[in-house]
Amino acid sequence: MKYSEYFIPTLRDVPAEAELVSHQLLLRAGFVRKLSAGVYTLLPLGWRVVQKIESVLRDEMDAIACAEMRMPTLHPREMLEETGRWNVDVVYKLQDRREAEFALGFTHEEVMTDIARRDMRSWRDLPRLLYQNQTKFRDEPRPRGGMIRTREFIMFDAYSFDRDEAGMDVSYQKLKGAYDNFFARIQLPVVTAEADGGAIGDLDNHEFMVLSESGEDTILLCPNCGYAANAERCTVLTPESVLSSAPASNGDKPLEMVSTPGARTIDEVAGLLGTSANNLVKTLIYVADGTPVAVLVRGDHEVNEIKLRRLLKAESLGLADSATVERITGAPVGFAGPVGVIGLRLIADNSLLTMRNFIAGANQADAHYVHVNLGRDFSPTEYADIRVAVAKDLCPSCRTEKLEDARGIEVGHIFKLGSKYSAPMGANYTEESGAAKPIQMGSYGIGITRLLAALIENSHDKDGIIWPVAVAPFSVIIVVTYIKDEALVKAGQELHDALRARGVDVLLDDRDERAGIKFKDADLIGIPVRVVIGKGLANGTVEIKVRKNSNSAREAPVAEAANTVVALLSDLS
RNA sequence: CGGGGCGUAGCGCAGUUGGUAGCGCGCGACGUUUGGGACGUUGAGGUCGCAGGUUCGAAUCCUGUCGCCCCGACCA
Repeated sequence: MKYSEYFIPTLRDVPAEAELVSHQLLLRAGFVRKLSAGVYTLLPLGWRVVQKIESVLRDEMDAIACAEMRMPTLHPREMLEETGRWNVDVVYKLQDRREAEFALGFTHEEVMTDIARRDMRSWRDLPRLLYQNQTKFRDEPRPRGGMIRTREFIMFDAYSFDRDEAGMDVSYQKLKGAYDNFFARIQLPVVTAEADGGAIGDLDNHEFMVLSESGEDTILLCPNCGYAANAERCTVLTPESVLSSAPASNGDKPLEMVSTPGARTIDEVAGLLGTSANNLVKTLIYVADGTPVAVLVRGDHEVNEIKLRRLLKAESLGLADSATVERITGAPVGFAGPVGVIGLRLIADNSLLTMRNFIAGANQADAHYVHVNLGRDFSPTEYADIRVAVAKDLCPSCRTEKLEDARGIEVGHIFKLGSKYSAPMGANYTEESGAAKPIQMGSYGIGITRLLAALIENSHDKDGIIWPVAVAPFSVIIVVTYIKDEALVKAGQELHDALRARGVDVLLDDRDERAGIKFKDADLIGIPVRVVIGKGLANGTVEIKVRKNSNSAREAPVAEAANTVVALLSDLS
């Protein structure tokens, strides 16, 4: 491919709209252009990277006999109503001329399950693995970070269909293995973290996370045993000794009310009383399925609403509005406390068990209690793990090391679905015994377009992108330094043809530009190997350089160049 | 949806007390240059997001509206 005939609109300046490095580089290097918030065109280079990613994935799917299909983007309302997902808030809805209603596909569980219920009727049809890789549409409340969270994106989605849970577990491991291979091949380090399945499924599920400061999620990692979990999912371990023993009471100071005018937040109260947040107890009033409940956590902790929802088995859960809070506590928001709250379920986080003489709201305006103690001043209805895990918490797996935290970009999420979709949609198969049983399913998604961003966040320098060979838009760029020198042009063309003949994706920079511009662009777009045809040619050599290695430039005989490059690419893969 | 910020040439930005719009880069032409984003000459390119209003006069002041970015909520 000749650069002069291709389309790579690079930018010199950083577009003002881009904050993330990946976003800046995707725009500057001419990989994507924005059409609207969260809606992007993939330019030729961006599309090539997507295709490279897909081809590695397809290869891994072939290896486990997972078959590709193409599925509709228009999903009829009736089908989504079968699983209660027509009214999911991110669904784009539209009507046809007969006023029939459709959703733009935001995921494909239902369409897949529909195929299964039609054509997987017998135990002889199972297990089966299928996938599709298409554009999905979600009306995201807030698209962000360039390609990190968009409203229209490419998602690679595999699905497994099994007779029973044991089969589902086998399929799950198969897909997980294939994805592990995939990430290894594209040289993207990922952490496999336990995750919350959200509404997709509450069985086993894992996220593939790329550790990055720009990630949207917090991951907790154990440096000892390798355990990893999304913070929203991570269990907080409380030692048995703490759980079983009653709070000690010697040293308790007398309960005392203090004036805290205007101090509504934890920080304000702590500041006013000259103490730190971990001596405070935060009292939050939630409404679960219409019933108010009080929740207590240490001042420096956050309530984990996922855990709370599970504990309460609640369909809907949210913080009470200020009117409700005032009605229940008799005080404005910010002064709620556990002392004196009656007739309300009072759930305390386990961490309160070790707290003594703490501070809490007094249920009246501008006042807090100090020296509050469990048992004496109030008793929670129950203790439970209801807070968000944080760094320095004990690893719930090996129970010895303290967890560390990191930010992560979720590039993949795999779920055991069980019969969550097959049961309501009637996707049953006939057992050998003649009994009808719901198919046990799994779903395995990888965000392709988000991978573009994650790969760049993970691999770039001040000059631009550094693509791994497996996903680079081109493996090699040949820079002809001066195109008015026919010998240089000829040598560049010959090397280009030789590499192409050997199956190498090669870009020949034959533009009528100064060498400096070509070097800058080559670095910016991140081609892994650069060959410069220039002043060395008089001595029969060309310069070969590896993008990720700034000191790697070396001269090689022009006759050997093709061989050298092919060998180099093999080393880099 | 709440909070904050920004909409002026393709990109990055300036524009004073309101007086009819400018800089850098990029783009076209010509010449000189040619291994890390060259230089000179010259040229093209903007209903100042949109709609009202105030005013003799609005990029500038007021109201509304649309769009974009960031933080939060949300994230099937």
